[in-house]
Amino acid sequence: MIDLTRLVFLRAVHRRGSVAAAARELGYTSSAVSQQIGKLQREAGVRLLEPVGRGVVLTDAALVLVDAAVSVEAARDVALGRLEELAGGLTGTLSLACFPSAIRGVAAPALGALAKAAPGLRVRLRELAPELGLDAVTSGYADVAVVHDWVDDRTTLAAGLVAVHLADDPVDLVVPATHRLAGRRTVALAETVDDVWVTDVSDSICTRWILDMLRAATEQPRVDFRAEEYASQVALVSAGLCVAVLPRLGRPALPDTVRVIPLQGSVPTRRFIAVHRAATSRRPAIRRLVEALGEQAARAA
Amino acid sequence: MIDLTRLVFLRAVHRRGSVAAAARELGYTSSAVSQQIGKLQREAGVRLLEPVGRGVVLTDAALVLVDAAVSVEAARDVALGRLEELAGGLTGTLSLACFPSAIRGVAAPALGALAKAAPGLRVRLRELAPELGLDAVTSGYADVAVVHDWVDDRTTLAAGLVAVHLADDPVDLVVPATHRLAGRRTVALAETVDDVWVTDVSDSICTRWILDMLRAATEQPRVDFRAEEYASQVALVSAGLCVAVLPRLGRPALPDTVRVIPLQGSVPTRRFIAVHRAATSRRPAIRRLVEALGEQAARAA
DNA sequence: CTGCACCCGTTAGCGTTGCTACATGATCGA
DNA sequence: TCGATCATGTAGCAACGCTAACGGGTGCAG
Repeated sequence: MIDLTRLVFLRAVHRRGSVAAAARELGYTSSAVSQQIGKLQREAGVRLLEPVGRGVVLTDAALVLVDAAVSVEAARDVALGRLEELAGGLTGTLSLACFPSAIRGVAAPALGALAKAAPGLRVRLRELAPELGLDAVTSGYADVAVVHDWVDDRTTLAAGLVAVHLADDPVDLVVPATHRLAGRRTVALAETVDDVWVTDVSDSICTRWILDMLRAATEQPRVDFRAEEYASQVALVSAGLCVAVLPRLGRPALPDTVRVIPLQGSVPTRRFIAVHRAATSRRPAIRRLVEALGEQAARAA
Repeated sequence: MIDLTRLVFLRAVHRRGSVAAAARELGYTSSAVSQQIGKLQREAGVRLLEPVGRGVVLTDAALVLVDAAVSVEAARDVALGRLEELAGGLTGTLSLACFPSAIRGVAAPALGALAKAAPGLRVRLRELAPELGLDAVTSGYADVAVVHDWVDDRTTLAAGLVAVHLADDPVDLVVPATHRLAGRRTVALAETVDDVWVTDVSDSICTRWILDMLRAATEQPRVDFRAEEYASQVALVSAGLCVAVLPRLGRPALPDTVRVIPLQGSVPTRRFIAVHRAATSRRPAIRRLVEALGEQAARAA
């Protein structure tokens, strides 16, 4: 008979593509994963992993077992949901994955309110970049992830995941207090094409959007600074070196050496999204957590 | 997180109605079952068993988990089936439950033929009364059960089980070689109302049918002998003491001191049935085994 | 009402499982 | 060719899961 608990190992290898990566995800040694899959092979009487190069690929038989693992984990999720419905849904432990600025802007206040409203519900929080957050939910490592994408570049969701829109988060222009536009109530981005810019290093939609805009308006866009962290960008702006755009949600307190000015027209907007597994949709604890995140996001936006 | 392998214990308790009975079914101590369910309770954070009298009943939460167990075991069965399809279906081990006379009349020759045709397929055989055979299949202890009922008293099948009709098995009249009817080709049962009878001890349909027939025809039915085993009945007939009816299939060799005479009209008929779980319907090994049983039954009938 | 049988739960003890650390062989990139 | 990475074996140790034995509770018969 096949031991169903071993299937999580096989599923992890399937997701990650290698025994070592699966072991890292699960928090085990690669030896442990290898041994578990070895036993699974003897139980099933079939080869599950085929060595290819210095990695492995899953055989057709292994994919059958991965399917079974998905069914099994879905059954477990459904059962947990129904158990919580019986218990009233205010107990248990959830795991939340959250990208950095959403912790400040949404998760922290939402969890504070939730802790008062549902004291029996414990929520573990883990900071995780959006892509990793999605993986964490898929793998069951987290129950809910707060991620973001850009309205013009919506990420496609893996099967079995459902998304709940929390809030739209437009960017504002940030200029030094001494800047010529510092006193304005609003500003059109076109007025800034001749300024020096700081953007983030990664090639995000927001950065591409700024570059496209600048290139269309001027032959020599002056993006002299690249810094990933917003605090660094603010420091550069504060020094009077450049201008920047900054998302509104989860923005830290800014020094009075800079001014924040809303932009006119259509501006790059992050979408805050809560993601969880479809099989957990009925869990009251999940619904309550997502609800709390949504309320807080709406209040902050 | 809930350990899914423990659910088989809960499911067994649900089926049997008590911890002790579940332990007997699973081949464990009641202590082991109790401990496993205790851990399940701590994992789920809910009471699963409620003491009632000197037994237990399952709580609503426990029933939720039983549902999950059914889903999980179905997923396992489906996966096994698909694995066998990949492997060609000629490997693995099946467990067959069979009532005594079906072993002689059907299972033994069928397994003999199957062992030649599919040498990679191993079949474990266990003698089990029809009711116990059905339980064994439900619980997963056996994969296939050969059971019987009577055409006028069809057993209703539990959900999740499917039945395949193998053969009809009518009874014949058995008389001493010195009996006045011994030379006949066929006989109507009405001609035997004044004879002394032997029937089995249990209140089977066949026995009831004989008694009803005799009571309708005579005020003093003479059922002087009751013996469960057919060999004992034959011995009594052989001694010239009485007549009997005997199913045709799986009948052992009879001494020449008795004569077998087919009955005219509608006679009590056993239906041989192969039963397996619906989730295993696609397993080639299961199909092959049931097919072999069916062929042999048709040949014997 | 009292002994008795049955059943459920707990505890101590022991064998097995499953993990880590480490070593080995193989493969790919620089 | 060297170093990095990967998969998979082998000792050793902690945790798990089982059995055996005991205690508490319930229902039944005398």
